[in-house]
Amino acid sequence: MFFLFTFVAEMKNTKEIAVVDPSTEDKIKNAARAVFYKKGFAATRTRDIAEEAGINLALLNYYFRSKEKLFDIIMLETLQGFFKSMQTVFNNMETNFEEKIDAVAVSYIDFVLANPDVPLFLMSELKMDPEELVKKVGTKEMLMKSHFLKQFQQGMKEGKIVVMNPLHFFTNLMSLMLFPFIASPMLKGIGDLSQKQFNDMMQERKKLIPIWIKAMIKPL
Amino acid sequence: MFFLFTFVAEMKNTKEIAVVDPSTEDKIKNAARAVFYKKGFAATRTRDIAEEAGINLALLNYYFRSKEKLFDIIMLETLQGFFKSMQTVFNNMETNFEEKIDAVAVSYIDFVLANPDVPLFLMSELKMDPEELVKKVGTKEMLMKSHFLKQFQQGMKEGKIVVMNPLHFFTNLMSLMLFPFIASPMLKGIGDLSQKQFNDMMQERKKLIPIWIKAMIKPL
DNA sequence: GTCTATAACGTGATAGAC
DNA sequence: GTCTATCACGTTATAGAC
Repeated sequence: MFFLFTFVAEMKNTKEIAVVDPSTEDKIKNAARAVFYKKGFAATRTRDIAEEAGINLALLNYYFRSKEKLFDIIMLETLQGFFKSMQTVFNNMETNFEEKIDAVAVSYIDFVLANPDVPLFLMSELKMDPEELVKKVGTKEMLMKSHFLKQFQQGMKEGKIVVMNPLHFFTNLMSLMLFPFIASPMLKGIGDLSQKQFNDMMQERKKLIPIWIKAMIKPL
Repeated sequence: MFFLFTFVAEMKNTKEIAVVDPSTEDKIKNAARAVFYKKGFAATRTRDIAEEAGINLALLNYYFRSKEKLFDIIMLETLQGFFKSMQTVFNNMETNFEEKIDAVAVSYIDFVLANPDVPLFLMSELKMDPEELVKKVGTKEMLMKSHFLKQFQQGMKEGKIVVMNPLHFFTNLMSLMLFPFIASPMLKGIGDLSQKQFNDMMQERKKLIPIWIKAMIKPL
């Protein structure tokens, strides 16, 4: 009876406040996401997060116990979101292999355009702790069992795709999509690009990357 | 007279000690490089560097005034070294365009195999400070005036290379070479690779990347 | 040049009032 | 739940002996 009551109360709380005004807990999480993405774990001060959230420093510890616990939550959610759009595309049973390449370039670059700091953030922080997280999220299983991989292997068997290690192929796909965001300060410096010009370039890549990727795997 | 004396003394010092035993200053710089590369500026403690160098903490400030000054030196040298091997290949007047692609894949991947933490380190730290450094090192000028770029543009004019923005081309080349190192924790997790298996994959890419890059720029 | 000891400061975390 | 005040600690940097 008590359990039921608190459960309903929580539901109500979560739902209503999501529309009207974020709960303190969510304000802290949103602020933490922003600051961690921008500066990384080590360079982030809990005071930065509190200020960004518009709350008192003590509340951060009240809700999340420690900077590290808060970070772990952000990290896990980020990693899950990082592969979510890809997973959807890769397991769509209605599309063929080439359509999946077209689709992933669009949906994934759109995701990163909306979260441009996430790739570098993830790569930096994954290097720190022995990659328990990568396993926890189960990216490996997602990819190994994906419809996309089956179609890739089928294509190689039929001679429509040049024989190659799927890990090279996946690496190439990720490289062309993500590296520009990771290296954006360098690329902007080299190409004298404004933020808008950089974004326009990434829009172009939504069309170009599928063309390049298909050329790379063409037999002969 | 005094100047001459100190100059000669320094030369001797530098030369002899380089063979026998590094000077204290070099010991600190080498240690700083290693620790900064591994952990980044914010997570690095001057104590880590002192310990790694096998010297006393106070000596670090005696030689370099501050953690930040030491970092700036390492950063500048790293950025210069990062483009050095590329510059040599790109301005070799004896090789044609395709030979340059073959050569850069080998020499650049060899460089990164010897310095696997450098790409992620550079990208992370370049994001922090407004990219004065990128301009200072003059990468833009190096690339714009390179023989490699001229050959690329000539190839497009002659219809041997599909028409495309050189910045896309350069981005693709860097992506395929560097991203695997930046994402190595993720890739090792996904592919269940040991360090040796990962390195073997990168060795394969020395041959494969030129093939892929050439396929990407082929007309039609 | 190299060391020990310590100053000066910043940061994560908590106690306790409201 | 939220705040102010403060503690406890780690870190950079320096003073001063050798």
